[in-house]
Amino acid sequence: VPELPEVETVRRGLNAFTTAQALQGGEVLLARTLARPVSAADFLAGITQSQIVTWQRRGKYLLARLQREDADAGWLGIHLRMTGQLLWLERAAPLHRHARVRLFFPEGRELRFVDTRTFGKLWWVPPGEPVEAVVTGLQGLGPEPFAPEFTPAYLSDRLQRTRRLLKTALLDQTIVAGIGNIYADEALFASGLRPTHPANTLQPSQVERLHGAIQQVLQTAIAKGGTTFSDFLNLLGVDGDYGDAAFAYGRTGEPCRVCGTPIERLRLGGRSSHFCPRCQV
DNA sequence: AGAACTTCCTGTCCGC
DNA sequence: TGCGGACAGGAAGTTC
Repeated sequence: VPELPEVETVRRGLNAFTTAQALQGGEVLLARTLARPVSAADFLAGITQSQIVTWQRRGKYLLARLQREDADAGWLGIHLRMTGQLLWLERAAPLHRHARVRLFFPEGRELRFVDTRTFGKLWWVPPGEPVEAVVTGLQGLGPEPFAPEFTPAYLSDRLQRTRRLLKTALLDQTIVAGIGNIYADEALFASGLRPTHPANTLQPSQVERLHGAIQQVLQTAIAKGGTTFSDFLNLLGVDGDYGDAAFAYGRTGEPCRVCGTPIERLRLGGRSSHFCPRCQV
């Protein structure tokens, strides 16, 4: 499940492989993968002959700035959602069963979007239009976890304003962008706070610990190429040491790595939460 | 306005 | 062995 560290890893791979070459065209194998424009012909016409200047990341969104003949050519946006993968391979590589969109590059190379559960989305934003006007999920996104404005004071202020549970607040992309179910559980474990703790009753020291834990957990995962917890594949199809690093996520019934107490699992708003009943208060 | 609930989707796993 | 149901879950849409 790609969250901020995995998306950041993909971004770095995309910058290494896909920039400064004119897109040759593509193929849309599943029409509803396109969020905007809806028409595959319009989407492909929009990106063809454009070069990717650079890939940016905002939360879990990937955004490629496009140029055609040194002029602004809009944006290509991608959200991997649950099971989306971007693979950099030879165009002749066997077509995966769940391949959804193919983008053709020079010298027989291809950026292939593969997505089992089909929740992933692609956007093409025409030049001159604000990217957030088309990729509407960017509107209202909270600060990046490593941005200067994501401070303990900011987090405290936002948490004070909601009566929801801490776990729910961490998954709210308008509070902080990029955290999903895995890193929410891990950050809560690292800060010693239960997912069910009411967001607006934290002590300042607890907010401070949570803020630090969010940054530490994400930074560690980025340093390991986003392969720390999930079965995520990077651009070259290399996966990681799944399960090795989790303290809470997916460890229901297994002994806590700190105190040995069995990890418990709860369902909160349709999402599973894992925590140590002894280490987390 | 804020919060909760529903929906989208398919592969895997588990119990009977 | 086969089958039904639970489960995985980000974000948009709907409802209260």
